Amino acid sequence: MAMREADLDRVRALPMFAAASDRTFQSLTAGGFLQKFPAGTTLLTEGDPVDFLYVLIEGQAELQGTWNDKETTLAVLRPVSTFILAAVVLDADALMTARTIERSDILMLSAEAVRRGMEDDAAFGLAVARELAGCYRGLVRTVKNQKLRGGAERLANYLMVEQTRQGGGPTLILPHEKRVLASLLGMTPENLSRAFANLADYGVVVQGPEVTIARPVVLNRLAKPDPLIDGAGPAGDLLAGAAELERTASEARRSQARFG
Amino acid sequence: MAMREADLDRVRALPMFAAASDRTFQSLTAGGFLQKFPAGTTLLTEGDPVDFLYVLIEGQAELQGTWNDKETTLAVLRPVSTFILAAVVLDADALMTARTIERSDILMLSAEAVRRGMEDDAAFGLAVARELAGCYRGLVRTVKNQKLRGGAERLANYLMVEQTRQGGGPTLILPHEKRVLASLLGMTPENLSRAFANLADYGVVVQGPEVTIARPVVLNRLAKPDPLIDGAGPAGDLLAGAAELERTASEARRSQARFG
DNA sequence: CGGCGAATTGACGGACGTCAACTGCTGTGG
DNA sequence: CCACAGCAGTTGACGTCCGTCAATTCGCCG
Repeated sequence: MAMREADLDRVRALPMFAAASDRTFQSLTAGGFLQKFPAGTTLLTEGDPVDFLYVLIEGQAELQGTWNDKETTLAVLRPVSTFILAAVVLDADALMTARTIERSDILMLSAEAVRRGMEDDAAFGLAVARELAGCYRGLVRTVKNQKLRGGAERLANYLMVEQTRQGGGPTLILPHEKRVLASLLGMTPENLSRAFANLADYGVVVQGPEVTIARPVVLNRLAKPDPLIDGAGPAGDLLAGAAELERTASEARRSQARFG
Repeated sequence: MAMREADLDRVRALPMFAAASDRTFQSLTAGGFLQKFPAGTTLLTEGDPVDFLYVLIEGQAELQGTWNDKETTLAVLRPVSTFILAAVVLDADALMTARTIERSDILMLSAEAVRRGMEDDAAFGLAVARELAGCYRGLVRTVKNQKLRGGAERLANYLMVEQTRQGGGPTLILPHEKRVLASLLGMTPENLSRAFANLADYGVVVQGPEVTIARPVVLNRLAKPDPLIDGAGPAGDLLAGAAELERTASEARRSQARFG
């Protein structure tokens, strides 16, 4: 199955797999395989039965929903993240389409093996429950963000989150195409342009994919970030797997590594 | 703790508790208590630590989110439903405020006991994982509904779902105040009125809380209901705990009995 | 150099929120 | 028994936000 040792370790370091016994982990990876996909590949289509749990090792993938010939992006995933967990657990049809938006390395684990692992290995089952709880809470935040904030406010908060995620410097690089960002934020590309234009008054300067926040305080006054929507309090780096307060540890990892 | 036998049975019949061992179930209910609340009582406020898993036995409760002095209803619960499960599992702060909107009987189970139960009783832990997976998928549907459909379309679909939930007859009773419904659908009360007015062209007649769908086919053409948004396929009654296809069984119960 | 797609800009219309006035119901108290 | 206050719901006017369509610019790759 052609998988580098280092990649395996990165998967194992995810909270969900860290709890699994060696035996469980081996039975999962034994039946799984790592595959490389070019950008724009559809991995799984809405409504299809789900045969695998996916783990994004390298690249970027997008989860999208469709209705009436309209599409919307529900999440953009970055390594290392699992996705489609909920459908795997329930052996149900997918509610979202999964597509690569960059060349990506993706580990595919047998859904059946995951379910068996949950039954045989109580610690793994517990870890899955906690993972799903975190996913759920991520979506609650998404709904609140969507229903309570206007377009410009969503963008402002996105920028501030992304800023700290990239180290807190005044300038950040948009990690995906603007059309993808627009769909994620629930607007059209045209409207995203206008939203950026509006933020100019708040000290946001855009040059291609490079955004600099010249007056953080002013932007912050518009964005009104809220830990109950935008994520765990003290933030901090998402690098390194160092365990902290165990309560917040898995939660802090929310923006990474989870989207069921 | 003053709890009727019949109520206990109804709790035990929930998929999540049906899987628990007698011992686990007893340890949960032993430390729990049933309480009656008048309408409009706040059970739990956004941001607070969560000490209990709540089970709505009788009445109605509402989960809402707040930001910047704006409120939105994330879900309206009807018996028998558990709520705030995800926060309990992670021992995290609540992301939503819970309020009664009718006189309600609510069972409160120690969050600590629930977490211990998950660790000690693997079958219960699994059931919680499945419950959370169902909750997660419910929210995915909510986000798709919100981002992909316009106000009138959301209302049309709500009416059709509620119609089948109430037996499929041409006329249904709105189960809550219109202002609550408006907030749930992501609009203002004024706009809900107008949305109802628009649906008159599609054969929807409103008289107070009583709505009759005179031309189901026409309304259906507007609503374009989709099993990947509006719920499990063949629908069917939500009464009786009779197990069906085990895959869809827990999913079908989605609109009842779950909202973590 | 030419072409393609992403991004931007402008013009326009529709959907939605806000404010205000009005209706109808209900419960309270004189 | 009636008067009145209070609240849910409705309706209208108005402004804003946002989506759509079209034209243009920019950058990248062939």
